[in-house]
Amino acid sequence: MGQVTIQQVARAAGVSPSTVSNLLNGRIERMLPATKDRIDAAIAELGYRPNRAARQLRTGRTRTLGLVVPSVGNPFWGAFARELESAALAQGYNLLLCNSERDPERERRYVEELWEDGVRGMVLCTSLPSLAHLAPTIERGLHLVTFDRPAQPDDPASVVSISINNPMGGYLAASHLIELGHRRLAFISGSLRSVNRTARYRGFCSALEAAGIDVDDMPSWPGMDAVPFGDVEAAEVGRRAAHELFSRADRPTAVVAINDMTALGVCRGLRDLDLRVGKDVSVVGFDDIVLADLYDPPLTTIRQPIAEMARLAVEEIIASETRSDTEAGRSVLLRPELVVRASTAPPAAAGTEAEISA
Amino acid sequence: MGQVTIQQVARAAGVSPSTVSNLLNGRIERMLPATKDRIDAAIAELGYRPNRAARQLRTGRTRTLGLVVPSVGNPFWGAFARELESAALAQGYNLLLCNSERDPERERRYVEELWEDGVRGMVLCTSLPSLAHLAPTIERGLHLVTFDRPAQPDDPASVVSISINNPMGGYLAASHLIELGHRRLAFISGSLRSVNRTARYRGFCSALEAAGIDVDDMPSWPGMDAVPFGDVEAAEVGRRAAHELFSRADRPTAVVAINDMTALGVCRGLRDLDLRVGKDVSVVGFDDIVLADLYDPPLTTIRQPIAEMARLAVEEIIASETRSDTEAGRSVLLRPELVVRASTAPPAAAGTEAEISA
DNA sequence: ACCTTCCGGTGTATCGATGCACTGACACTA
DNA sequence: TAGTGTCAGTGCATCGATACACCGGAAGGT
Repeated sequence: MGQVTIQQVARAAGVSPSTVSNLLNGRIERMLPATKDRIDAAIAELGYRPNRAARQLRTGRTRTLGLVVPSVGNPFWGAFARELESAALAQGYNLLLCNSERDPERERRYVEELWEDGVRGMVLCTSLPSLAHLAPTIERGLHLVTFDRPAQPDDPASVVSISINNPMGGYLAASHLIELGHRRLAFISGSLRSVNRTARYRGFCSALEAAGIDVDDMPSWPGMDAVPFGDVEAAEVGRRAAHELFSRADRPTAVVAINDMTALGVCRGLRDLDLRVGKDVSVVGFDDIVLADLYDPPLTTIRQPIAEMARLAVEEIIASETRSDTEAGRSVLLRPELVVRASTAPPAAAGTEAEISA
Repeated sequence: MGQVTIQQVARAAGVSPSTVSNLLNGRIERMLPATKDRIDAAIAELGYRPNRAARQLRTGRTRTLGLVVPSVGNPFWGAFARELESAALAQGYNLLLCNSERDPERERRYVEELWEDGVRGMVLCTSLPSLAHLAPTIERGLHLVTFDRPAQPDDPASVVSISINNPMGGYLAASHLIELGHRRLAFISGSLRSVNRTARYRGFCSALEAAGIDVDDMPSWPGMDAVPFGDVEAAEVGRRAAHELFSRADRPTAVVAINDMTALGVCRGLRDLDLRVGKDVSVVGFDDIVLADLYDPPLTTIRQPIAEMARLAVEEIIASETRSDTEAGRSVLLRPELVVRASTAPPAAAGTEAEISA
């Protein structure tokens, strides 16, 4: 099929394949500038491109990174995938994308498949507390960066984790509402069985405590532990939670949602009940997806600096591929940022009532 | 690094590597059942997985498909990428994802890079009228499926195209509004220099003509041709268009947007002007992304059956890899579907005025 | 008894790039 | 002049799986 090989280039340039290979791999100090020019010319003329399979077979390496996200159907992960691809491209790496659909088994399968494809560096967006299912592959030399999941005590030592400071994010969201005068706050999320979700919730709670509000008095949504969280379903979770929480007598005046998709679902649910977001009820999201700003009303939210995180993730992987395996991984925590828009406001008149009854 | 090879398996099973290879490639009729069992046992015991690079070097094939989308940051493409991955996975293929950012040069680079990676089947989501920049690779044997871009007369013969019937979509959107009583309709889009966009616009126009409305009398947005369209920018385009179109005297009573992101931008722009979507102005989007239903008001839109399209795309690629190269590609056109929600309604009182002045 | 066919395999060249071990030519040094 | 170094390359085994030519033995036909 007209494959141009390194031998043909060598012949055209009047050198041996080894010398071409040396050039290809940056060892240009091993040849005269004139030789280099001849080889460059031959490469250009023949339109030669190295065969990756052969290269990989020989070296065991690939210029490909793996990315496992819950689902690119979710705008947050889609945006992150895009940023990560840009960052990888900038370093000369390709990106192999996988959607785990938050299924640990599928996650494990993908990681192993990527490994077999020769991918040695991967970014894993998981919130599972344990990485035990990946331990065998990590031991074989996988360089893993987890995203949106702070390091855990029993993680393998080489794992790098990149995440925002989730407790701080939860804290920022709740204290913003408290400063506006809210005293009855609800936290809405699907299952909390994930590291970052519990972290956000912890931050939420500590803001309440700092303001002298008893967390146990807050209206809570019983379905929180039961509902399996997916990404397309995130909005549905928010909607159902809103329906249930706001048709009760002790309803809150403000809500912190686990992410923007859930927040949008909450807004939808509130609208179903003829409650106005940003007037009757305040809502804070998390992530700052593009749609947060487009929504009506524009959503107050906690921004994650995804471009910076993506860049960091790629750099960490590349660094970890060059440094020795024995070196321990790091854990990078970035600052979340409160973005105030129109979905939050001081509590309405009804809020005052609730405050008295509290 | 502890790679288990076919030789080790062969040794363990007491056969030659060739026989193991035969088993691996489904040629089990060339061995005794007992031999097959011994090999299977050896594979299981050693945890052997074939080395892809070696396999690919030898055969030139890969079980990987390429997907080039404008940007997974756009929820529509994110959702499509997810569906395509599922479809590929179901057929035992992996997916290599690339974001072209609608840059033809980047698109070409990616296609060639995928080709060099051994990827022989790709789904390309482009709206460029010409595929000339990919012709060399297609001639070398690339199996290309274009998505969201109907076949063009001078496309290479082997190209398969999968798309909805875009003119019909535009027609459905416009006639829905006409049936509601609207007579002043605007079509909002970024640059129309793309096949499917002009197709949607043509459908829009023919619905007007069928109703005896003169397209040239319709308020149009001068920036339509000038603004470069991106995906994150789509919403911004809609917003700016709304600002300009609706601060004029001959403003329309209804809008058809080129896609949902633009439609959401339009809604945002209308809100800036204190116009109520679904009351003062009707808006129809295109795609039916998840957020269309979550928005306030929920967006009337033209749905694309992405799951079915993704499945079809994968099947076409796999089919085209097995059938001879000389066979011509097909063009599949699916039916779009009008999904009526709350962003459209009969024209308000102001609409009647406009009708009189027309 | 001889030839053919089929079965159940095996031996080996091959895919293309890599990198180590090596070499010939030359320069410098003691 | 022998000894030591450096420069600018070259030769070749190698990675793991595959395909194809080949082969011994048994069965079947005449």
